[in-house]
Formats: sequence, C-alpha cells, structure tokens
Amino acid sequence: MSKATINSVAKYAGVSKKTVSRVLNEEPNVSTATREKVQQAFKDLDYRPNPIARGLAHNRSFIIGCIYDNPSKSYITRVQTGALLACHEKNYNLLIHPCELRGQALLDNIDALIRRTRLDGLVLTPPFSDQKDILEFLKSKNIPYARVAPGTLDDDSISVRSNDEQAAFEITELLISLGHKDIAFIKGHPDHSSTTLRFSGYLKALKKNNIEFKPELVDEGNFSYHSGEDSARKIFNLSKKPSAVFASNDYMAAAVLKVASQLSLKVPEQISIAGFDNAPIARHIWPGLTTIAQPVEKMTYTAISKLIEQFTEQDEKIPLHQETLEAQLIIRESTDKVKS
Amino acid sequence: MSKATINSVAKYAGVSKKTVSRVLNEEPNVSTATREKVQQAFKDLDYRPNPIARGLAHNRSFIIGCIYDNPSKSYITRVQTGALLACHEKNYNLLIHPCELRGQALLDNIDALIRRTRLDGLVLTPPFSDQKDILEFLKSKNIPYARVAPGTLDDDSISVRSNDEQAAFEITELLISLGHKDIAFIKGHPDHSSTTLRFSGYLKALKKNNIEFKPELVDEGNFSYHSGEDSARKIFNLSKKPSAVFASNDYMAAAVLKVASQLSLKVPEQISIAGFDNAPIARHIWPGLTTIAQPVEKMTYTAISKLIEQFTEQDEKIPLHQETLEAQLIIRESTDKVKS
DNA sequence: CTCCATTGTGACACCGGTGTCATGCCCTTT
DNA sequence: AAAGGGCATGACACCGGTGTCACAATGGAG
Repeated sequence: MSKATINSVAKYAGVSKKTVSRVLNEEPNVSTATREKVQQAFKDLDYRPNPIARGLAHNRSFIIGCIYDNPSKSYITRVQTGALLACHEKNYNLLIHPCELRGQALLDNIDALIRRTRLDGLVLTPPFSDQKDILEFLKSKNIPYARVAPGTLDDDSISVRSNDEQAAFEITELLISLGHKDIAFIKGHPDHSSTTLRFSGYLKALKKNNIEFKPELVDEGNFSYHSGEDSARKIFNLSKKPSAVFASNDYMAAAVLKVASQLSLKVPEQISIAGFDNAPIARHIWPGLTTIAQPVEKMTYTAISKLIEQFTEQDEKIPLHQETLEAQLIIRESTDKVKS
Repeated sequence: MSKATINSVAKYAGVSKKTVSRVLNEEPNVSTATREKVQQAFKDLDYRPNPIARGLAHNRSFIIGCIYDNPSKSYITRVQTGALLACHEKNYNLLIHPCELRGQALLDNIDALIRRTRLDGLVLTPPFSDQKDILEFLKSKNIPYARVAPGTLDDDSISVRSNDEQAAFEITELLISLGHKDIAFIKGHPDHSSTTLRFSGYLKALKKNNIEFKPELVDEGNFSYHSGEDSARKIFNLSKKPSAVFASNDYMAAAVLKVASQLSLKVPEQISIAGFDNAPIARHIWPGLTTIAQPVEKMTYTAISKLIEQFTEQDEKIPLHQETLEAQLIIRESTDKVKS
C-alpha cells in the first residue's frame, strides 16, 4: 500500500511540496533542520517518488533502449547484463528491442519504438552500430545514442569496442607459431564490421610471418552454425586440406568441429580449429575451442554509462567518448602443433 | 521534432482537448464529423500520445516486468521473444529482470523493482514460478502476476505450462522401445519444479513397462553443463554401465556426450543419450541430441496476454486462467537401438 | 542603523494526458 | 406545449512531480 505521495509527505513534515522536492533532489538552500524533518517523513511513510510523474515533469522517460540483431543468444545475454548494470546504477530502465529488419522498415520500426516509449537514449549493438542510415536518422531526430563494438570510430558519438583486428592477429599468430602454414579462414556476416576486422587481422598475421595468402582457403560464412557447416565441407573437400581452420566465431568453429568428426578427422591431431567470442559452446564441445574472449558486458556497461552521463551533465567538457577495451586469447584443446 | 501535444491537436482541429482524448480512446459519443476532423489533425501534425502522461493520469506504467534466473541463454531469449510479442501487441513495454537472489533479499529486490518502475504486472519464469514466498508477496502488494511453466496449478493465478511429466514419460518410452533397460537419469536443479516432473515421467515410464528402477542409475545435477560432466563421470564409472542416459536438459546431455567421447564410448552405438529443451546446443553437437521441444515463446506470450487482458477488462467473467500447451519429441542421432 | 545580498520557503503554473460534471441541443413522449 | 431522455461537447480539476518567482528572514558591509 505504498500510497505516499509528495503531498502526503509535505503534509506530514509540515512543509510545502516544493521543499520536499528540494530534499529529494538534493538541491541546495534547504536548512538542515528541514532536511532532516523531511527525510524522517520519507522513512516514516516509506515514500518513493513516482518516476512517471517525474518523467512527465522533465519530459524524460528514464528509459534506455537497446537494439540488437544477433544470432548468438549468449552475446545478447551478455549485452543485457552489462546494460542492466549501467541502467540500474543510474536509475534508468532498459528496454530491449530485438530487430531483424533492414533499410527503411528498420528506421520506421525504430521510429515507432522511440515514439511509443519516448526513450531518452539508445544503445546500438552490432550490426547496427555501423549502419550509417541509423546513425543519421538518430541524429536527425536528436536522439542520443552510443555504439557498442563499432567497426570504425569515424563518428564523434560514444563508442566502446574491443580490438577485433588485433585479437584475430594474435590467434592467427598462435596457429602460425604451432607450425601451421595452411590456415583456412571462415568469414562472418558481411553486415558486421567485425567480419572485415577479423579477416584483416588474419591477413596481417600471414603477411608479417611471410606466409602466402591462398584465396581458396577463405570461405564466406554468416556467423551461423549452419553456414559454418557449409564452409567446413567446402574446405575439407579441397585437394590440399589446410592443417588449421580459423572461423570468425565460435558457432561456425563448432560446426567445423562437427564436420571434422563426421569425416573422422581428429581434432587437434589432424586439424586445429580456432573460433572467436568465447561463447558457451566453446567449452561445451569436445575438444574445447581456442578462441577470443571479449569484454562484452563491460563494453555495453561503459557505453551506457557514458551515454547517461552525457545527457545528465550539461557541462560541455566533451571528453573523448571513445574507448577500446582489451580482448583475451583463450587457448583450449582444439589447437595443437602441426604434425607432419 | 514531433512536438504535437493534445493541446496543439485540439487547437488545430478546433475542439477541446477532452474531445481529442475521446477520439484517441475510441470513446463513444463523438460525432462522425468531429472524429474525422480530429483524426485528420492526428495525421497532419503527426501526433502520438505521450505514454508517460497517460500513465500518470491512469496511475499506470504500461510496463510488464519479467523475472528470471535461468542458466540457459536460449531459454531466456525465447522467453523474451514471446514476452515482447505480447507486450507490443497490447502497447506495453517489457522490463527484464534477471535475478540470482533467494529468500528475503529476493523479495527486497523485487520490491525495489516494483517501486522503482511502478510496473503493472509481473511474469514469473522458472524457478520463480513456484516460489510460494514470491507469490504471497505479490498478492500482499496487490501486484498482478502470471506464471510460466509452474510445477503445480494449486494457485488461482494465471499459469501457462507445458506437460513436462508427459514429455519425460514419452522420451523414456522411446528409449525403452529401442530396447534400453538400464537407463540412467540425471536430475536438474532442485529449485525447479521441472526437476521433479521430469523425474516422475521417467519413473512412470519404467513402471508402465515393468522395468526395475535402479537408484544407482540416478544422479543429481543442477541443469548446468558442468554438473552434467560430473554426473556422467559417475555414471560411466559404474561397474554395470547403462546403455542409455536421459539428462533433464540439453546442457547436461551435451556434457554426457563430451564425457562419453573422452572415454571413447561411441554415441549412439554404445550409449544412447537424450536431453530436454531442444536448446541450440542439441543440434550444434555431433551427434545431434534427441530431446523435447517446449513452446517457450508461446507459453510466455500466452501468459502475458492473459495478464494484460485481466487488468484491462473489469468484467469479472474469470475464465480459467490456466493452460497446458503441447511439447514435442524430437528424435536426432544420439539415440538408437541397443546393441547386444 | 541602513542597505543589499544571500538563504530558506512556499504559492502557483505547468508537463500531457484523463475523469467528472454541467451544459445545450435535438428528438420523443404525454 | 411542456417534460424528459440521450447525445455531443467543453470547462475544470487532477495525477505527482518540477520550474519560476516572490517574499520574508538573516547577516555582513558601509
């Protein structure tokens, strides 16, 4: 029955509701005696301000929206975990918005979301972080936004990412250091900037180690398990099989592992396999996948924290709102020295 | 710049704001001419009502909360999918609330959620659907709620479930029909009612087919992959190994598969394995897992739809707010006839 | 002792909708 | 013709907070 309103508190404390409001918002110019009286009333009446009324007065909703379209449930969950943490810290609510659309339909859909909820800000996760039409649309509607894991920092918006290219470089170098020279690569979905970045890291590692790049060892996937199966079959059908496969994410890597075991290719004895993302499946299959762990929760947490801070403080000190966090190489059983 | 408010619409259409409100809410007693005039104004001004103001006037938030604590990311995502669908249809927003607490801390946490957001209703998913203290707490605070997949229908609240016991019965009978007699069972987390139900289905199938129940073939897991590994090692260490293992969910079943392959036990030639839930991992490992698919999205969708309908219509017709949906047996490669 | 700046406080309008009630009108009914 | 009922509409208060401004009390400077 928490029916306490600002009026009942004011009456109880014997002050005006404006004064109660001042105490609530920790405004200056309230005498200590009055403040304590009001705070006692808060406790006695078990009062909590009504966020809806506050929202109406401020023309704010205290809602942050999070847009995603990602086949990986674990990625989504991690994004949500970080997002919720940041929102709760700042007394905001999080609205999740999975969304498979593209193009104008996508913009209309986001528009509807904004108008329906009057959200205060939006977090974009891949692949939306890189879609220019969305960024421009949000700017035109004057909706603050932050980007998680964008491919480029060409924008002056809040952006938090990890270094996919560097991580892909490292994992490729790991394979090279194990003696692998014929390393197949399975690309991700072309909409995702990480697809380009990871491929680029792979290429740089080959180049640095003077290993010839063989286009036939590269196949295009789309991050789905199914696409990984297709690519694996193609790759294992080559007359000269590679000794290692680096897939752009763990689902595809898991599919490679499955196809390998269907073909009775032993992993890692005959084939080394590496993935990316450190999805749960990476340690739920046997052998466990060597992969890259990204700080997904932390990226999202940071992005939202910065976003909320940005429209809370009107000081235009504008620190550079862009940050790159460390990813981590995780070595499991799916990679080993080349045998020959 | 959608700045249109009900006042600007009223001015534009040359009527009072109350009349605009009437058109908005499709109330009777508005002349056709007036209605059309106002609707034209809506279009011309690109007007959308402000849900926050509406919420304040109604003392409603148009927010549904969803509480869960489930290790399975895919289950959570499916719950969210169904929940969002229902909420959007009814113009509500969904607030997700993952929550690992128990006991009083949990109640305090839920209380804080309710007060912070003023949500209109709550959906409970396992294991919270069965926690009496939560149900009583919500009743005492007069918060409407719906339960997804509760173990018992002892409550008069909205409840939507699928028949876990029946499904476990069917999958056990499948194994029996393949000639298995020594069927190990791995239980789930004791907090979840499905743990009891699935075990009970297993027992009933044994009994019906006159197969002796052997307690040493049952081990207690907790739905996690890790617990499945432990149980599998125990089971495969028995002097008389079973010919089949039925794990209470797919993560544990996948772990059984991993341990089997570490021990060079061929699946399904030497060991048949069955899971439950049809999680993505069930088809991402090799061989694919025979399992049970539950209509998780539909259960959640139905629960929320009923919940919102309940507090929308004040007619006290009270249809029975409880529903049981069908689960489906999915046969993949991990189960086969017993060889001996 | 005045003057003025600062501090503490409350009255009041406002955010954008909804509920209540009064009013004026038209059409029956007797 | 008078009375009564239903329909269409608007004035106004209200939901629970916040912003603006006025004003009294206080205190330090001249």
